Amino acid sequence: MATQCCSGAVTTIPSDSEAAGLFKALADPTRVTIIEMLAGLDEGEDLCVCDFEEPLDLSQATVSHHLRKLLDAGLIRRERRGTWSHYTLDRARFEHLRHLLDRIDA
Amino acid sequence: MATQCCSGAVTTIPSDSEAAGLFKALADPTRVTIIEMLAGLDEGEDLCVCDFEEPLDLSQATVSHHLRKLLDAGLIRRERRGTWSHYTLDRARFEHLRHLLDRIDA
DNA sequence: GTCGTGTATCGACGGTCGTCAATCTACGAT
DNA sequence: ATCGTAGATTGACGACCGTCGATACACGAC
Repeated sequence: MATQCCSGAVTTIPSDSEAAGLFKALADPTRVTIIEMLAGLDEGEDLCVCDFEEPLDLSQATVSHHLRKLLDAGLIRRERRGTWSHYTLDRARFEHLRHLLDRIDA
Repeated sequence: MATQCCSGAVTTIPSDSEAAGLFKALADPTRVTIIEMLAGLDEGEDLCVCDFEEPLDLSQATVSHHLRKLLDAGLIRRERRGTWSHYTLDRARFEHLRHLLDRIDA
């Protein structure tokens, strides 16, 4: 059979793990919902952990776990105020994500 | 202590699994690289499975596995021609993803 | 200091993922 | 029909993920 297919000119390509890391942080329905809840807030507003528990129908431990994933990805920010942790969206990070998407798909 | 934090007015919120599904398909460095390789092609060009094996340094089975994930998410398209499967990017799907991102982050 | 409360972390559980060798399938060539 | 090859699928493995209860931490009230 003809050996027409593979060009063979391409060498090993470094895998893009920055974009994949951001996508991974969003690759869960619960976390997308968390982001949507934060995005729906007005300027200056925020939500603490207990605000998520009932709407998401998840335990406090699980909510905290998801918030940490989003925090590690830089998609949300935390401000500790007294006993409470207040979370807000990092819109600049989403802008960055949009630019990554534009770069991936030319 | 004050019970100032949780508003308590919010009820259960349906989780957005469509966006999460798309993000999940992109939540792997190998698959991001595959997308980038396909995005770098000129109009009318395509790549078959064997084109990915060497650059990604992965077995044929693994490459096929990743391509299937992207195919199921609708991010790439497959055209069978003889023995070969030729893959191309589905740019409309990426446009849809961009709109989803715009909706999530308001 | 002690007590109570909001949050973070730990340990465990079942489920899914990425990977490969091996196998199966589909097609062209002979 | 038989053979060779490109690609898809299967089965297995270790690693990671989402979830929870239990525990640890940090801070305010007292």
